[in-house]
Amino acid sequence: MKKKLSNKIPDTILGDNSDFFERVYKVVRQIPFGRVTSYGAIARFLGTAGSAKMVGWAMNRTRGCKNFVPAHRVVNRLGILTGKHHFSDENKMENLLKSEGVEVVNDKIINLNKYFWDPCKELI
DNA sequence: AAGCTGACTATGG
DNA sequence: GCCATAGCCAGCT
Repeated sequence: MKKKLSNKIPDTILGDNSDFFERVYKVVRQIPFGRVTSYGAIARFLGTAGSAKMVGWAMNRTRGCKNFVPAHRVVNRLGILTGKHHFSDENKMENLLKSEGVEVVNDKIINLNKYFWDPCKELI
């Protein structure tokens, strides 16, 4: 059995767990190709507006998880790729976004409004 | 059990 | 528009 990232989240995490993180992942997986959202938007959608940081923390936990979570589509409210450092390669996040047609310059998404996907509005 | 931390945000100077 | 501060909440030590 592979080592789990924490003592709390089992390998089956994204399946039958009702943790805060699990809800985050569920939302993040809904982000369409070529669209992005922010930590705060996800937190707000989950009803815990103040725990935007936890959303980012949750992304951290997705590393090594077998379930794919498009963490690269989650940026901060300004469209800055604040989480790039947490990827295997620093440029991975930017490259992934670019490969999805998102304009990224200087670690920042241009025309964020054009790509922004708000779960509160789109995920009814 | 208590305190620290963080891939955030809002606000004020 | 940039820097400092404070609030936030859940996981981690």
